[in-house]
Amino acid sequence: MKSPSSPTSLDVARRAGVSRSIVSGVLNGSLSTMRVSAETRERIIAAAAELGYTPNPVARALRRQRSNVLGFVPRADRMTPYDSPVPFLLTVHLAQAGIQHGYHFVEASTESTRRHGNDDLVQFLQGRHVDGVVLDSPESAEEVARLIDRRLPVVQMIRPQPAVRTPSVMIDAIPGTTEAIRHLVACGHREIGFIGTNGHHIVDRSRLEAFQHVLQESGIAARPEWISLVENYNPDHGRQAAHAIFARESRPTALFITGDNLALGALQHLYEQGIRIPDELSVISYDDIFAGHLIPPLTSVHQPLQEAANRAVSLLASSIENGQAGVVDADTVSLPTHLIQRGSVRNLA
Amino acid sequence: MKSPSSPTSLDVARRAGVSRSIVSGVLNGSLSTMRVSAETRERIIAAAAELGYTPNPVARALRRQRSNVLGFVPRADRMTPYDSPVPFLLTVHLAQAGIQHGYHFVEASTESTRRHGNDDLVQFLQGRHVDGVVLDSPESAEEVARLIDRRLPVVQMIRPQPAVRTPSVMIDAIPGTTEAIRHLVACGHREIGFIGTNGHHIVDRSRLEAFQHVLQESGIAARPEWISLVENYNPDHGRQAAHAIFARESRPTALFITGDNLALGALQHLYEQGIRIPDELSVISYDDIFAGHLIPPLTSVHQPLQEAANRAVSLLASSIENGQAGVVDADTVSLPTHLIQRGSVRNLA
DNA sequence: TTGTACGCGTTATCAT
DNA sequence: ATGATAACGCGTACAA
Repeated sequence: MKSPSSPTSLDVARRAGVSRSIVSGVLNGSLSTMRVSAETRERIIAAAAELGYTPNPVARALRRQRSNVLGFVPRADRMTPYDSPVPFLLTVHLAQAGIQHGYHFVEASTESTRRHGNDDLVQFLQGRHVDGVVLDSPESAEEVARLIDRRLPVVQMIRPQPAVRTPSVMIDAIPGTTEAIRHLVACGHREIGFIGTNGHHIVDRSRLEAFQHVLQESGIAARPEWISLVENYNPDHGRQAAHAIFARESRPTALFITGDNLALGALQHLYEQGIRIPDELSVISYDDIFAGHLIPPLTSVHQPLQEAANRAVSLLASSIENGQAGVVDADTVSLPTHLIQRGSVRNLA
Repeated sequence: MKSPSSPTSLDVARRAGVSRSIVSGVLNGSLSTMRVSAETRERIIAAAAELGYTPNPVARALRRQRSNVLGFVPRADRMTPYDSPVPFLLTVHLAQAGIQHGYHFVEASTESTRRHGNDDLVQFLQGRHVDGVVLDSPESAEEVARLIDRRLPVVQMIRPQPAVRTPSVMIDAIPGTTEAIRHLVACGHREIGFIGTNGHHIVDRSRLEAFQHVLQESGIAARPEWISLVENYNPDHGRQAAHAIFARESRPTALFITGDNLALGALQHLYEQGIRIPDELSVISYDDIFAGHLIPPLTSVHQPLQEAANRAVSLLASSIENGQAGVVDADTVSLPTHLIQRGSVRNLA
């Protein structure tokens, strides 16, 4: 009794009374130089269906010289769903998008590479025989350049290194912030606070600048003591930032927070201080990852992370197929955000 | 100019002046019938290191007749990190554990299989040439049995089908609940509510029974109106359950909730009703996934999901290597929970 | 349409 | 005792 293992192309060929070559040709539609009589074609397709034949992806990968594995270089190590929701969800969405395109992801954080006894990122990825690499907000241009030198197709996400020309996927920073602040102004708020990060990347600066720009265009004087910039995106820093702003006498009536995890910490502080939302304070967050699950649910600027992941994988997939074509035209897409309203903003009018 | 693609075993062999066979033998330590002089062994290892040689995982997989891909059948479709945190995090942790063991996961939800034009789970998995399958709380014994019939190594998690003998990984339900309720009693609470599910699996019933058992052993009369069982684990049901309990005149002083997502919804309701925690009400949740990030942070029964995922992959890996040996002894592990205290319980003494 | 070679690592067999 | 040779796994591309 032989084990009922998966049928191979030979099984299909025998059943249809033809050779393996044609089975491959017919089932792949690669008929460029290969014409098959409609009759045998039917026979082959029927045989394949009856046997439940599926090409062995491993054999196919070997022949095509593609591992169908992509590398992913995360922004930071040790991501958790609540402390660092954006990088975390990005990896999850990338994995999903990858499967859709027939790819698996292998993570190349400094932690994971070390665990495999390899302290060099590029070596690690090359050793894994990846077909391409997605980088989330790479720290240095050199890091990206070294991958390109190895002829590896590369896509950058979120905060790309502009010095290196690669396809990249970003999410609008300015329009979303502008829309949010204008919404606050439209609701009658003129005393507005800002909690964000002092990151050095354009994206981080853009949000603060957009905030200040809207105040200016609305004839509102900026209040430096209501702007709190923290080192990292995490709940603890959000809590401290809220403390910094609300410890003093004069308080804003509205608050914009550039990240759900910052908002999470801020809300804990506000809760402890007994500051009710939206009665005493209106709040808008950025990300909209778990804004709807906070207490109370927050109005938030939604970032299309899943869409971004899909686009990144698509770009990478075509780079791989076109053999580096992607590097030449270096498509850069920037996806729009949307303001999701949940009643955490009070209309003063 | 040739592309600097990865070196193959042939490259190493040439550099060391030997044949490919020995390169393989030396680098794998498979010296059963093959002994090599210490000298040439050194030469081979040196050559491999100099070239930065890594065996092509695809070729290796083809030869070994292993895809290094595992199937995962999730408990439910459309998992999100906040609505259904346990199944969601389980998939994430499984993916991590898989990589550790050299495996990738492919998901076989009814949704994903349909998208690939295959409505049958088993066919889908077989078509993907998976080496084994992890099932999270399978709905029917028959579903599991069909996989075993196909000679596929299988591991069940969380809520296994006891009728099918497979290795399985569970997490204690009774001790954790018992510990939590006893903690409430020890803090002087005698009016304790319970929010859970009316699931048909033993695990679901166990928690309620453990709750009732502790009340009994403490000489506390059960109050049916303070027990609210819902259909599914999600924030909305948690909110409704809280409403059901707290809409009436007499209220408990403490509340046990068998899931962080139920607790999330419940807390939103309690917040809106102005019921302060822990001043007016003490709360303990089960899961401890984002209990620490709720407002206020909740004391919670921690479930070791990452550990469970690691164990599941380990069991599956050995099943695969031993060729079904796992089905025979059917190792079943049950992992302990831990009560994490965060100050959401008030001591009445 | 068919035969044949190839991609790459592994292992059983054969030769010193 | 050491090491080389050949065949295998499976799908695919190209010559015949």
